[in-house]
Amino acid sequence: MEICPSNALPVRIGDKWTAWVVRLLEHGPRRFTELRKDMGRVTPKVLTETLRAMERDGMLTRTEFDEIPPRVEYELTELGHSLRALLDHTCAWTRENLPLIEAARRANDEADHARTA
Amino acid sequence: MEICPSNALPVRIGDKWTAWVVRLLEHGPRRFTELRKDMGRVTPKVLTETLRAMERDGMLTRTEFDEIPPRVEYELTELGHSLRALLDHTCAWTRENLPLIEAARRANDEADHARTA
DNA sequence: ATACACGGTTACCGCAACGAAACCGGGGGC
DNA sequence: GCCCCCGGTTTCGTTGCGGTAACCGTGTAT
Repeated sequence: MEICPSNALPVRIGDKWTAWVVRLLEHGPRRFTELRKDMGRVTPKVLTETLRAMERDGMLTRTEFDEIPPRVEYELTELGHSLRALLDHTCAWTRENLPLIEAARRANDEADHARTA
Repeated sequence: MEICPSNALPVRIGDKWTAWVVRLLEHGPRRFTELRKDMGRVTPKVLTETLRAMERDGMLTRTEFDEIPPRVEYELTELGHSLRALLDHTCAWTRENLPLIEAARRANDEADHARTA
């Protein structure tokens, strides 16, 4: 259920969950509970915060339907969709370079251990 | 002395100063004090942290010269240089879309005020 | 003796992000 | 009466990023 390896490293778009939301909405609107289920462990509080921030910035729209049980749909705006290309570049870069970063980390860790020992 | 408008909004590469360092190093190695002067208000502590993290991830190298006064040069590795393209995309996206984001924020703020009043 | 240059380190602190757990209201089903 | 659904809210606590201010060692210049 990984959206992109970018979650593991120093390159990030927006805050922790924004990119994930963009990915989940890129093929059409979805509702709160669907998003919640499809994202790793997000608490409703944090998901609400993320969605409200994105709405405020014009990345998505929030639509309430007068139904029982309640239904609320989140849908990317054009601005939100425009993030996809950027996200693609980021993911591509990460897929190419994450191994190098991890190798560098391992090498530096070893050097540190050698110095400490 | 702005590197890219990305500092003002929810799209960011790495932590607060990483992109800036990449920009300052893209045309060759520089030393600690030079970086410090050219970046907005960075404290030495935070700059050290940023540089150490980037070094650990293989983005740049740190070279000490045995001179008086001390000289230390930071230089991008190939991995560090590969960030430039990503940075360019991010800056381009931001330049194109920041006005839209700001417009959305203003619109939402007005709506909030109207509701509160 | 004092000050300055370089490249930092150390101790402390505030804020925002993130998370865990409980709770809410309006309805429906058993 | 009880629990479930949905879409949240509320409270509390933790973590981590970033910032402030002071200090450090080594050497050189005045």
